[in-house]
Amino acid sequence: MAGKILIVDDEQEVLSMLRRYFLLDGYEVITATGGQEALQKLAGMPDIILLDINMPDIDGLSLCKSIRDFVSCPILFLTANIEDSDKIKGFSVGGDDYIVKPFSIDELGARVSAHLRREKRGKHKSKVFFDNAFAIDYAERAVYFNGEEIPLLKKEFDIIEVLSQNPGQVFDKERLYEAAWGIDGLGNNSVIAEHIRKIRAKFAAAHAKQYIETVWGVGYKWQK
Amino acid sequence: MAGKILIVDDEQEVLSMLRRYFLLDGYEVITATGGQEALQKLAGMPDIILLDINMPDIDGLSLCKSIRDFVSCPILFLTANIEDSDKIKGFSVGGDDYIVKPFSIDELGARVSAHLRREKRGKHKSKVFFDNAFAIDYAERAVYFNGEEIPLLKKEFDIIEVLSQNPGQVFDKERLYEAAWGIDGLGNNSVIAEHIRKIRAKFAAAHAKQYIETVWGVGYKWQK
DNA sequence: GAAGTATGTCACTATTCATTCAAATTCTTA
DNA sequence: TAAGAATTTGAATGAATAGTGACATACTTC
Repeated sequence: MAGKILIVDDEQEVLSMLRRYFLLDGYEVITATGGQEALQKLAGMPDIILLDINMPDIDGLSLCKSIRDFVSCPILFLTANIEDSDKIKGFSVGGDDYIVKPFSIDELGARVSAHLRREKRGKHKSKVFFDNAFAIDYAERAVYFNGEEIPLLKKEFDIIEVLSQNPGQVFDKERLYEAAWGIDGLGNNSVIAEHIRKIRAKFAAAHAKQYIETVWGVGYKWQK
Repeated sequence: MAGKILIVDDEQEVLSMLRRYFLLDGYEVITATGGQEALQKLAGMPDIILLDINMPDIDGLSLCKSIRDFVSCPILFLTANIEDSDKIKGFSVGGDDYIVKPFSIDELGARVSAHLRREKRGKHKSKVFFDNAFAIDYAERAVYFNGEEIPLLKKEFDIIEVLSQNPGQVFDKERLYEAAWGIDGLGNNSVIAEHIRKIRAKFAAAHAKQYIETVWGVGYKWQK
């Protein structure tokens, strides 16, 4: 899940266009056609908000101001024209970013994901101990057993990352593939099996506990 | 405590927005709504000052000029429009940076913390030894091996700075670009690769250890 | 405990990504 | 503003890693 995005715009066309785009990118999308509706939809705890400035009931700037105290996620303004950007100047820095229409949808996508990445980075503490001896440092992309690093290749770490961040949760092969490879559509089942095998071999060589457990007929999980 | 920040702006909205943001980031925040008040608040010995240029009583530039002699901390200007930024260039009042509205609040935050980091570095010891022979002096922006300086170009040092200040941490190319270039959005990956190559060539020529390690499929990291 | 299905193993091939070099562009500074 | 320096780009190369398919082994159910 890329994240939950709340899009507020009074134009249905813009709204549905953006919805489609972000859905395809794997976001959960919530929409609102005006300020009032947006206020209600906030209950959904979005990770990021896209806010049109020109709206009939409440304009985006006021809305931003009034929710700022209890909403900490990034807020990106969509401004329809240059005059709006003047407004912003006067009003100044309520939001986290501004994008002037017409914008490239890909640029918008890039900025959204940049903001979410930054957000996530701040919250995430990087080194996690799973027991006295075994730790994973996600920033370093390294796995340690008794202080010794177990060297892993990229995909091996990708898999461990997904599993270990959801201990106990069973990933069937398709989900695991999607999570670690970033794309769905898994052709050959043994791709994953092969990597799992290599991981286990390395863990065994290091005398570390085998955290990856086979759930027969389903997939794999990280032992709690 | 991240530091003490004095924010001077005549617009209450801007002020409260910035206060909230920097409080969340762990700063101690002092605010002033005009030049006169700012002069009094200086007694609080801020570590950094954000100064709006357009203010009714004293404009930011004059204020900066008049306090520069007894205030050594960094001063960042907030300018509402482009003409102001020209003024600043010509004026040369001793400011350390200026940011043109509308700006992304994160960008402002990044610049503030960059200035403070630089400041801190200047006051404390700036030369760090990574082993007996290898040292980096961040204030001088110089790298030494066995007492000999390894001459580096600006961008080369920028990269080394980011990596070496987070040893062990893997930077993917986007993050590295963002950190060293100060902006996100990276089209062509080979910019970084090329600089890394040159750094390595210089290190090799000096017979120094290759501290920059490639993390295949991800990015680079500084060896601990 | 035999049959059937899911997973594990291995050697090999394909692919991806980092590096390199040369050349173009941008930035500095005199 | 021109010369020189620094940075960026693009294409070719090769090494590191990922994927494949055939076979072996293990688990499950009847």
